[in-house]
Amino acid sequence: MKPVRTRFAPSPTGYLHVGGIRTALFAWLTARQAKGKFILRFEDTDQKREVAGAREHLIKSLRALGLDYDEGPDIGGPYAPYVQSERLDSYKRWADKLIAAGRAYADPYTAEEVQAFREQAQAAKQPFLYRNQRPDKPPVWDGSQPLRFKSEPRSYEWHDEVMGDLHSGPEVIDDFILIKSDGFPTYNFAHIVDDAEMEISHVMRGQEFLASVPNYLNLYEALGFTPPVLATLPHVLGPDGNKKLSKRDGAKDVLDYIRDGFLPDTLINFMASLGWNDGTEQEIFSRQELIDKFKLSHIQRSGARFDTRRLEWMNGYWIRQLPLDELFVKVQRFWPEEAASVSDGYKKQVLGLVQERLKYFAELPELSHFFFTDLPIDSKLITEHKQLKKLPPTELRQLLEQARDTLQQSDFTIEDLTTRLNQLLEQTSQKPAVLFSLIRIATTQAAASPSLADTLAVLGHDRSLARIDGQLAAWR
RNA sequence: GGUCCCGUCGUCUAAUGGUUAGGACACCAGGUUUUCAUCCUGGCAAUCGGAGUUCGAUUCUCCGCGGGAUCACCA
Repeated sequence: MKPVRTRFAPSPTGYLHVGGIRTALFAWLTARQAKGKFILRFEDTDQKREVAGAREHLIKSLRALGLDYDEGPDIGGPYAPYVQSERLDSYKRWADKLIAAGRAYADPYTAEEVQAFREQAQAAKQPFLYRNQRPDKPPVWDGSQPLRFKSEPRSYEWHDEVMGDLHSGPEVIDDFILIKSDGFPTYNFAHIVDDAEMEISHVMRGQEFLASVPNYLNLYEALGFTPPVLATLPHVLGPDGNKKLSKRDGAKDVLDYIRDGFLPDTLINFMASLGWNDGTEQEIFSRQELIDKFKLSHIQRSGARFDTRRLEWMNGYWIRQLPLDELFVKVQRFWPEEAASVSDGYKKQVLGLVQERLKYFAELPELSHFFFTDLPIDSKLITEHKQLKKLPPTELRQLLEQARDTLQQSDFTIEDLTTRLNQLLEQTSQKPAVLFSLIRIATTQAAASPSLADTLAVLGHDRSLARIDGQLAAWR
């Protein structure tokens, strides 16, 4: 069997969203599972669309997710160069072979003339086929005209690893352009030459290319190439509609997810399970499990909708699995500003309390703020609290004063705080919902926090009591 | 419009001729002596429609319907 070599071949026209990088993931998984090679190649044959910085950005995205490649533009490899604009001589060589074999010819028409043919066909309610206008005696190709493939229309039946057995009739085969009048090849030609020269074994791509496959098969035959294994991936759809996920409707750059504190392992798990499963009810997969269990044939044939809530749930899950020290390292740059001068030990304690409610790291400041800084007193927290708003202010004040007196004597270990808080419940004969809410709000000025004893223990004696006093002062 | 692909809870999906159609996210309720969260328990909720094949169809066939892709000197 031929060694497995898969590739990811984006055009450097912008960033990658989850739909785009999922294609890379599936190619990567296929290569890693078979102990084969994963290759990065830039398809930059349309200079007009190239976006400055896009190459570096694409490389950064793959790196951030840990989708390492064995050969590529920046690292070279035995089939270099891995950039199409640097491979023009290859395309020229194969084009010459096709011309010599009578399978390619110069297109004598202007773009306007071709457009006129197209409109005629449309007016006649006929599908447009260029080959119906194929010139009898095309001029010698001098590079100034487009070079077209001279197709040999026929029916095809072929197998797609994802879609299954597919078929098409001769009516979809046409004389497409191989080399544009600017001297650059089209995608349709370049990728076939490159994949063959680079000995790519599996080609994964989005379903927008499905309709072109019969034409590719025709070209493979003309070039004498054996087609690679084909795998057509259904689109990832946008969250609200049935449309393909696109940048226009807000599909985020994968690097934005990394920046917001989504774990690479989450993104990998999420993208893989978006349209793929191993036939069981398993939802959570580690990177290694995916490498072991992945199968192209188990990819769903219909498009899958992108669901942010599921992504957040999954990220929360993976965050909770992390050992505290590891999480601490990853969370470094997400602390609120006020935490800058605080000791690592204190931050770790806070992180330990916050870990289970963190869905992504960018939430860290709002969840941990009050551990680092005295928030301004927000009277609404009490006046709008469903329990506390029922009590008269004087009673609230008395309760809080009692709490202060009790906590005053605590050594602020969790054990001691717990017993004293329980005693206080008995003394005041209050419900926890009232008493603890009151103390929490006084000490955190936040609507929610980790459990009260834990929170107070981390805040410590002085800070806790100062905040209670602050709350009491505000009532005078 | 032609051609091609697809169609199970709101969402991601499991099961494939025989199950009370399963799980997960989300949502709702209860429990873990307070909130948020975690965890546990329970609940809501689906086979696009119609024929046919069959003792029996989510599953196989056909016809509809719906969604998507494509018909560029873009990839």
